[in-house]
Amino acid sequence: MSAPIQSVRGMNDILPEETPLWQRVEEAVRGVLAAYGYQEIRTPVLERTELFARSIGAVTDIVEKEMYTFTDRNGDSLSLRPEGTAGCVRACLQHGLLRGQSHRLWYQGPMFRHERPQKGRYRQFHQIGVEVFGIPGPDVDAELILMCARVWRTLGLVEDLRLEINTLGDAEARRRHRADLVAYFRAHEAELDADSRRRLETNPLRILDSKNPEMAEVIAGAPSLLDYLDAEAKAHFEGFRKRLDEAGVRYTVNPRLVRGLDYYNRTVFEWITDRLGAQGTVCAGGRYDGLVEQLGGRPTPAVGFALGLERIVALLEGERGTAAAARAPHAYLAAVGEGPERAALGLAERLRDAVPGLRLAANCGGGSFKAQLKRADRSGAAVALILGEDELAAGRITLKWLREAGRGQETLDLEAAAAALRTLVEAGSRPAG
RNA sequence: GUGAGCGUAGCUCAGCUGGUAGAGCUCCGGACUGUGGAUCCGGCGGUCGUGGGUUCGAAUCCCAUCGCUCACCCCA
Repeated sequence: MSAPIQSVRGMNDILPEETPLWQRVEEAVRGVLAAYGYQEIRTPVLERTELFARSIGAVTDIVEKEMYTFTDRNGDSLSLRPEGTAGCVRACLQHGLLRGQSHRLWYQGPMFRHERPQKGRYRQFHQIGVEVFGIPGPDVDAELILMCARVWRTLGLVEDLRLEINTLGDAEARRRHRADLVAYFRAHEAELDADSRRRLETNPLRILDSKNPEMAEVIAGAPSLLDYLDAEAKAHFEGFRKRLDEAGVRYTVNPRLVRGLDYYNRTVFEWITDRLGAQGTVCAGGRYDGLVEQLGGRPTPAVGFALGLERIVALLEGERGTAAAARAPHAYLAAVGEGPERAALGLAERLRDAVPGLRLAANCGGGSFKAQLKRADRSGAAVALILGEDELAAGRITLKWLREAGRGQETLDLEAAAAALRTLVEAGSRPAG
């Protein structure tokens, strides 16, 4: 045997024991999005490199050193998408969705960044993103927050997450603030650490976010963007906050909250957890009113967010078992003996026809009676259906309860067995609690 | 890109200062010719990440390399 081929670094397999949790998260989010009238859009994972350079910002780390970029056979420079917004905007422009209409969209899928993998950060990771186009007011910004909050409630994550918000103002305010900020830090350059001195050139706003406690004092004295906001941006932020207050959403204003991507303006927000080590941001987004125009469209207000599925799944890791149990088959059909084995698949089909929603795993590959019951047990099924020579001859089936002590087993005709399974399926599909 | 820790069976790990590998779980079978989840017995399964060095002898010590993990950076 030659050496087995390994997966590519930072690209993870999500194994069967893990997928039920993913499905629970994905279904929770999809359900909430539907409840707010959002529509799904699907775009390619591969785009022209230029799209990301023009949207994310050519000098950001993402574009400079984290994209999977290659030249295809035509000589075009293509990149695996490092985030979803750019492709979403591109698709909307290309198909004329933004001609005076508003759209509330969402998408889901893998994103790719060539970073050093660590907890909560992988080279292929998965996001569910939401983008709203054509609505300028702070009401949509607040709606996005409420939507997130509903997702957290659905998943039982309310206690684990806190909301931080900020406003980045508009382009003009940001430019003036940035100039003053750089001047301030240049005057205090001796107090900056090496990272921040570098950021002075690349992304000075990031200095405000430094984790180095020795820098706390310099940062505290830095000019605050809030002092640069014009009346409109201020009103927008106030409107956003009032709506959150009225909805009873708890948040803190973090004036140092900035974004890694250049296209954001005004409202920005992050949902943060302390339970995941260094990668605490589980969901983040904000307004990006300038991006559509920047990509060649008409000026179109826009706001959105993305949530990191790996991180949310990690928060729910303790519920892996219950998520798996919810997906386990209702029943496992054991068939022992030559005749029963031949009849089993047909019987399973009839039961699936007769009982909508039934999850029935039929034993394949033979095995002793004991072995088949063991598999039934391992499958997580609530009942084992037993088809032996006796049952086959009598046209009946034995239904053995595997999880309820004292319920034992009963041999029924197919009608009665189907009725029992129907009851089981209905009990399982009732919302919990 | 930088730093630290760790690589022994499919999984979780033991293996003391070097004497050429072990447990639990899983899987298969048996005790129990048609009854799982408990117990006991047996079986399958490893060139100790890889390559080199030191040594009579290396899973153990040294070097290199690859991989994983966490942190920095960056970010969802």
